[in-house]
Amino acid sequence: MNNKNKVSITELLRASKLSITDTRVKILELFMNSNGALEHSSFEKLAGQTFDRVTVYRTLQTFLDKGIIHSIPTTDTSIRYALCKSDCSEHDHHDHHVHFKCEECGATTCLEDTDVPEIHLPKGYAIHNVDVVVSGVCKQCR
Amino acid sequence: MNNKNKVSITELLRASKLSITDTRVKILELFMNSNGALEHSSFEKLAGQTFDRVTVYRTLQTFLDKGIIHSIPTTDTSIRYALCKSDCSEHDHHDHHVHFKCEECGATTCLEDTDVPEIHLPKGYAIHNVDVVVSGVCKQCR
DNA sequence: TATGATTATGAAACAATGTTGCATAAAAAG
DNA sequence: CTTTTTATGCAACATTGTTTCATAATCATA
Ligand SMILES: [Mn+2]
Ligand SMILES: [Mn+2]
Ligand SMILES: [Zn+2]
Ligand SMILES: [Zn+2]
Repeated sequence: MNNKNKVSITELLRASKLSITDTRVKILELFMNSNGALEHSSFEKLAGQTFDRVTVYRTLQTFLDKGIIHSIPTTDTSIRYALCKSDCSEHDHHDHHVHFKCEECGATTCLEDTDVPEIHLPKGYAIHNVDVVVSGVCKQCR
Repeated sequence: MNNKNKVSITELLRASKLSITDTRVKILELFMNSNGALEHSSFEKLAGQTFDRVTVYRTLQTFLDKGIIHSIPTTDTSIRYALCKSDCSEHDHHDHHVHFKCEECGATTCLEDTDVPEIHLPKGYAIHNVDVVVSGVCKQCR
């Protein structure tokens, strides 16, 4: 984690009107240093430091609310989270990209360059969000 | 539950080479009598009868393996399950339809008539499955 | 930069969800 | 009906998620 990122983390928190705390900075660092999406348990024991489970839950929820991270649906026990790259804001996410879950290595990644296609539903439905999760085998595992 | 369904449940289990037990029949009945997808906790206390949690977990896993039901990813705690309508089989699901989760009533439904669009990923990925979960407000809740 | 108001954290206690091993019960096969 | 095979229930445990409340850290401002 270089100094530039430290600064941008601080700015990110400030922009979301969140006070700057140890836990929040460390969790954001972990996100920024990670390729794929992270699950709750990844945060509990952080390099050298241990955060309380409750604090992690609350931090992730706060980040979700503020549009700093987005969640990725799964059929296993653990919800995954990833940084929002685009200009998401409180209660207004628009990370319209596809997610990929590798069945080999288990990693879940954001495919930022693959847009979610338009979905046409029968009349009567109001669409707020579309999640696309592709599973298969990733580049590295083939 | 009419007699015709009882018979078809029996046939369904037999076709999947599963022995016909109380729990399995009752859980399939619940699926057939339900509009939307069901979560694990729906099964634990079944009309008049209580099934052991472990048995329910094992039954759902068995049905998944055999291609009798499919799971629907969520970002909340509970995975949803729905009957496979088409000709799914062991380790070869192909329920290529879209799922809808209503933010008002919480119901998750299979939109059997809305196909999952083709997704084109960057080279190097092998696609095994595509899940599309749309959230918004359903017909009834608008 | 010290002070008070506000907000975040940690700890405990609890609730809900999911897993494993094993004895018994039920179903299928013969 | 008897034997073999499979499913179930129970206990014990592990993991995941929530609530409450006292304390600590952060923020605003004087
Ligand atoms: Mn993403
Ligand atoms: Mn479905
Ligand atoms: Zn992989
Ligand atoms: Zn609804």
